[in-house]
Amino acid sequence: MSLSKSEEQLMQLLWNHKKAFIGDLIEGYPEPKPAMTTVATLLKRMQDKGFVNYEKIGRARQYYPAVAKEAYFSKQFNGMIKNFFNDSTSQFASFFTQETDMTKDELERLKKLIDQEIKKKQS
Amino acid sequence: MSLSKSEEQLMQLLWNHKKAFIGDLIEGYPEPKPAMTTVATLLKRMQDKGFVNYEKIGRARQYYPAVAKEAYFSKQFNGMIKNFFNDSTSQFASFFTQETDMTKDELERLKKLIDQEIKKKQS
DNA sequence: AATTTTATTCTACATTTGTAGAGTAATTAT
DNA sequence: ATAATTACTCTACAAATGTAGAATAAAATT
Repeated sequence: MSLSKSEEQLMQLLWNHKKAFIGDLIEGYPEPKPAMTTVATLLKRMQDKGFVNYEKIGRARQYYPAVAKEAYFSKQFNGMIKNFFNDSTSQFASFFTQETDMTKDELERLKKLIDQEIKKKQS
Repeated sequence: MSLSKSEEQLMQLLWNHKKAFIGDLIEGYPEPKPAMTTVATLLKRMQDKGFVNYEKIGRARQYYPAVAKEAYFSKQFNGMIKNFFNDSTSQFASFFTQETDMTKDELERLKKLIDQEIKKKQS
């Protein structure tokens, strides 16, 4: 079970807020903001799918993500690697390196990170 | 306009074949294979969306991708970078480096690629 | 020639997604 | 206290998606 486009958009808002009442989430939308009932429906569906939870604060609900952004992203990303790069992370990596729009400095920094990673694997 | 899940699955088959008759595509599916009319419907919708084209060969159609796999992937990928990493490619890169399951050797190779890329930017 | 297979179009229908009104209850501002 | 605001539930409905049968026609097979 995964999130639809507009559910994902709302999920982004929730990840940003970490905890939020429905009104806070609506404020996060650009104009034209959706009706509150629209957001309420989405939240309900997202609960059913297990991506959102809430805690009752007085009469209202404080919603929070039930799935971490990193975990969600990783899953999506790995799915793409599987489909587009034959499940080969390093095949993706070479594509990424070629196609990226990073500057020389950013690439240098990336190289350092990779070096650290290599050292870790030395163990 | 983008592809739905099952349209994307079919698109993968088409990218693999480069050119294919509907029968070839159906063979590419794992069991249980969908009905031919199902695939025909998907192909029609994909044409409407501009992702597929065909050439008439005798009575039948030889379908081919109207969008390259790389272009499609890039678009999807950049969308994710935008949403999950605040449009920062290098932020993604550091996440990727940390989370990747690549072996030491693969990382070494990646480092070389990055070096080449850095040299290119030297100009 | 008769039958089976392949491909296409048209139609159809259930499910999911996008969006929101009506109704209700609690809360806050006037 | 009265009115306005906030939040929730229920219901609804159009569009998109997943899936395929019926009808038809051409092509391949027996």
